[in-house]
Amino acid sequence: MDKLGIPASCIVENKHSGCFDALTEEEKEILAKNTVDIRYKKGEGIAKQGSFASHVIYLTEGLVKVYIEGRNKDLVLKIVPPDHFIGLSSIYEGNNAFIYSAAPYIDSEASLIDVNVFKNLIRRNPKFAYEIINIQNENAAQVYGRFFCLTRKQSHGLVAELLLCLSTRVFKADKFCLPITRNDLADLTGLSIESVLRIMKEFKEDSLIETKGKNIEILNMDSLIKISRFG
Amino acid sequence: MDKLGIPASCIVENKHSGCFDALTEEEKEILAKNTVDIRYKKGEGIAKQGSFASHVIYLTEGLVKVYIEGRNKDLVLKIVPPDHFIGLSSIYEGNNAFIYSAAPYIDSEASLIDVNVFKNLIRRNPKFAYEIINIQNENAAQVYGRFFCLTRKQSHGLVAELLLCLSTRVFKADKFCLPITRNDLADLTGLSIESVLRIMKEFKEDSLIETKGKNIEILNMDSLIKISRFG
DNA sequence: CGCGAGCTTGACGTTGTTCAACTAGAGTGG
DNA sequence: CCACTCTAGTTGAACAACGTCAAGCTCGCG
Repeated sequence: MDKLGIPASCIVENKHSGCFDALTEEEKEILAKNTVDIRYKKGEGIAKQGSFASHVIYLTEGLVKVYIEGRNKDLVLKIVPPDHFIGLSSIYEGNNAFIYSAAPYIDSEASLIDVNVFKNLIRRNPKFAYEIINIQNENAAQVYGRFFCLTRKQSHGLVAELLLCLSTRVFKADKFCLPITRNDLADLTGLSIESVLRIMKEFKEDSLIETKGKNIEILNMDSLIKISRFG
Repeated sequence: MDKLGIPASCIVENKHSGCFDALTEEEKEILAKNTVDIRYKKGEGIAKQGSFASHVIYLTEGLVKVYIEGRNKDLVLKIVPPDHFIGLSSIYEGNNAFIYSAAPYIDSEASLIDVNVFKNLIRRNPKFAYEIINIQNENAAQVYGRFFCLTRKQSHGLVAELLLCLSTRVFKADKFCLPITRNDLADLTGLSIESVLRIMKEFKEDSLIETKGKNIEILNMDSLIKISRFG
């Protein structure tokens, strides 16, 4: 949500790393002993919807999409940047399976923490548990915002918002080179590839953006913000 | 999610009341002392998006919708039955405001628990915190499922699913009398009133359901399940 | 009996998807 | 170095789905 309480469709920046400060030195050691770091290449899966969730996943490097697989088209729940949990839902007692899939957009690195060790840390350290609850709440707020956008905004607003999000939150530059395909872009907006392209073409014609292959430059941020808000 | 891992758009039945078992007698007393029970009439607001969230809300009676308010149309995040939390997001540190609104469909009763007392209970009783984490996870899974449905299913599937949900989960009967308007029905599916009505008319013509005013009867549950799955 | 809110239906317009064709660039083997 | 192919990107046209508008209907209530 921005200052006006208008939901945003994209990721938030708060890092999750702070929650580990609530752990004692001893607990940190337990955690470290039961953690493995894994590198993932683009195209590999990090988590697979329906499979046994034996670990809590914490992304240390890269960029990951978390999505629900459908018969035809996937639904991207969120983009996850470094220093964020991916698979906190693993600790849900009622269901030992991942409720979503996760895959890296670019080469990424993640820490896999044994789920039972993680659960025990929660059960013995209420401050840590409290931090986790906060992270879950933040996460919920974020997904609710995205839920709202994807169901209530029209295509122009969605595309404008995605471009803004990529610029201000993910790459933090007016000009950036996309590490993802147009197909991924379409997935992120919930639209078809063709619709996204058509709208980007219009934006180009109106001099709001400039694109050359994978390179995108935001020329008129104010107009894009207006479109994203009222589109 | 059902057994096949296919997301459902509607509420789950697990009650949240179990989490209070994790409290000691003393803690239960603290909780009771800092709780007030309030009755809400249809039309009154229980929580208002953006307003200060001073309480955690626990629904004891009735039926409530939790929704995000938009410029034109609201987005219903979930239907909440009795013995469920409504405003767990109140405990989110980063934001002392409700991120959604809540309003009763029918006359309802809720316990309002002081948010600071609730936070303290979490911080001193890790088992309780653990239960809360589980509830949040369950809630997330549920909203993700609804998110998926509303963005990926077509109108027929949505209406079929809503009817099934009302029948099997809310009213637990093949034949029930709706306490809500057609407008509310449309809101729940994310469609326009007219679209919902048109589809219900088709279902009637195909003898899948029978309607008379507010009374609805499911005649062919199997076909509705098929439609909800593939529509 | 008449009024009004909610319900119902049809006609029409908009939005976004699907299909199909075409283009550009990257990798491959001759 | 040049076809050849494969994939991603791009564009236009036809189409389907859904929303909007407008009109009429029904039922409860004064």
